[in-house]
Amino acid sequence: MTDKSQPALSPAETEILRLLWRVESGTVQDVCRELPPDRQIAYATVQTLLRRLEQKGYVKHQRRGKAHVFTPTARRDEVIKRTVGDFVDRLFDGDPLPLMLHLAEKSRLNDKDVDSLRKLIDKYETDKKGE
Amino acid sequence: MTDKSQPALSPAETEILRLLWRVESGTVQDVCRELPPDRQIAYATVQTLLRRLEQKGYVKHQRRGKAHVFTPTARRDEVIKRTVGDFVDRLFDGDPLPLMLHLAEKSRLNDKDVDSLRKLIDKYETDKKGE
DNA sequence: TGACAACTTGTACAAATGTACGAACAATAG
DNA sequence: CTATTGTTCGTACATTTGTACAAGTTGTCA
Repeated sequence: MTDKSQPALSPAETEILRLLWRVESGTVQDVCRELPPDRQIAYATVQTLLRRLEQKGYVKHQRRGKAHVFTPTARRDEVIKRTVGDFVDRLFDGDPLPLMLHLAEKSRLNDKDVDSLRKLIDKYETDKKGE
Repeated sequence: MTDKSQPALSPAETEILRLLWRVESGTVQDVCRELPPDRQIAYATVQTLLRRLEQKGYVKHQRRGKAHVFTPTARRDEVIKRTVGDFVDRLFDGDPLPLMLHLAEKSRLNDKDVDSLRKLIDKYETDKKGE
C-alpha cells in the first residue's frame, strides 16, 4: 500500500517524474538528458524538482559514488490515477464519461485505438454478465 | 473566433468559471450561492477570482444597479478542449488513447455510458467508410 | 596528497495562486 | 437627506511554483 495522501504534484514536478519513470532510475544528469531538445532547463532546476519530489515522497535517492541516484517510489499508474481523478473532479464533477466522449470526438483515433476501445467495452460487458 | 491565446486558468479560477457557466450569467452572490456546501470560500475571494478571470479574458461584466453581473466570454467547450489538451500533453505526451483506456478501466461506467461510447465508435467507423 | 571535476546543498527570488480584510461607494428605506 | 445595507475595489499576504547561482563537498587521477 503506497501512501495515499501525498501532496499534489505541480506541472513541472510531474514532468520530471515522468522522465524518471522513463529512465526507471537515474541521476540528475540522466534526467536532464531525457529532456526534449526544445525544453532546456538548468541542471540545478531539475535537481530542485527532484528534491521537491523527494520531500513530497514521490522519489527516493541513494548515493552511488559522488552522485545521487533517484528512483521513483510512487507507482506510475497510481499517480496517474490520482492525477486523472483530480482532473475529472475539477473539470467534470467526477464523471468520467464526458471526458471520454470529448476525447473520442476531438481526437483522431486510428483503427487500432478504436479496436482497443471496443475490446475494453466488450470486456466490460462480459464482466458485467459474470457478476 | 474567440481569442486562442488566453492565459491558462488556475484550478480555483476554473472552479469559478464552471459555476458561472452553470448560472449562465450572474453576480458574485449568484456564484457564491452555487458553491457546494462543503466548499465555502469568502465572497471576497470569489470576487477576486472573477476579477482575475476578467483580466485573463474569460468573462466580462456589466453593471446592473449596484451589482456587477458577470458573463462568460469564453465558450465552455473551447476552454474544456484546451484544458484537456494541455492535460493530455502534460501527462500522456499528447496521445489521448492511454487516457481513454485508463478512464474506461478505472471508472465504473454504467450501461448507458458504455452505450454512448459504443455509438461513438460505431459512428467513427461509419465516418471512416464514408471518407 | 593535492588539484580538479562532478555533484549536492543552501539559498534566493520573481511570479502565480489562494485567500480575504477594510475602506469606499452606491442604492434604498425612512 | 441621512443612516443603513449591500457591493465593489484596492490592497495584502502567506504559499507554491519555476527557475537558478554560488559555495561547499566528495570522489578520482596523477
